Amino acid sequence: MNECHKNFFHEKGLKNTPMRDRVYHVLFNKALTADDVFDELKKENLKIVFSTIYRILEQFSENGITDRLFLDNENKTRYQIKDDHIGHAHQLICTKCHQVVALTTCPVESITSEIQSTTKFKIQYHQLRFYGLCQDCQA
Amino acid sequence: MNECHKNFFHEKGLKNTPMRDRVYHVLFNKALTADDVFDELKKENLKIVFSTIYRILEQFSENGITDRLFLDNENKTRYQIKDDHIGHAHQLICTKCHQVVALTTCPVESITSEIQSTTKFKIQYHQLRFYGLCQDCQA
DNA sequence: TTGGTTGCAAATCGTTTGCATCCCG
DNA sequence: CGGGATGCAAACGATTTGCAACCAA
Repeated sequence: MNECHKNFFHEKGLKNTPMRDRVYHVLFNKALTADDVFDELKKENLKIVFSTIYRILEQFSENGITDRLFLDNENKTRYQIKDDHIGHAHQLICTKCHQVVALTTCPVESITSEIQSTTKFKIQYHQLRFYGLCQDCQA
Repeated sequence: MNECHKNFFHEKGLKNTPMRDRVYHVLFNKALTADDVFDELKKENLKIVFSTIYRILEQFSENGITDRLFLDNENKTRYQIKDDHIGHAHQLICTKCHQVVALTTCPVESITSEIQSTTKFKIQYHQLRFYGLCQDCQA
């Protein structure tokens, strides 16, 4: 867990409040819904309401601290800490606990231009997701 | 546009009603939201309500006639006619008009086992999406 | 001090459901 | 005729917003 998020906050003009701090921490390594975040903070006995959670998550997303993620057949938003190095276009998501692992391999770049010329689409970006069970959830 | 959907309907025990027929037709080739479908049917001067649209779209999805699609940063469901041959795990989506093209190439299978052994995840499935502008929307 | 942050309550949006009526088979 | 299909209105769950009190800088 990195501890430099307080700098992120400061850079973005966001005050360093306890709520923001906790929301940031519970999002580490997992793609959580607002509801999940609420439950996590409740476990820590924090007084928190949904509007605050949603506002924090929206600010995070606006400021590039988190990404929004919509999984198929789940009509609610998941949020995850953004990995600047990979941009989370390629990820491995546990279908049970929603742990997210960023992937470094991209077997896709190579066929992009081929698809472009075949389909006449002007490709802007792509997204590759693997879904499966993480080691813990296989048990 | 194929015209054999009336057989689909019959096979699935769905009655062949005008509403169902029109919903099926407006979904051709595009991933639309319930709202989009509503607008399209309104253009045809049909009397239609959202509950009917949602019920039809749900039946379509239950019966494998359509797939549900959730795009990131868009918190509503899109529906598209399912392409049985490819299962729509690999698609090309126009970010403007939401036309969807199924892809036949899959450069991903080959690295699945590698990812599996590196990450210890048991991979269940993957999803590959290219986003861009279709030829018409580039103008 | 002061503008950003939070709690609270109400509003909004996408979607679902109950019920009476309608119509395909 | 009978059961599925539709319209209408109300309910629902996720998310957003207005407003007053609050607190980090």
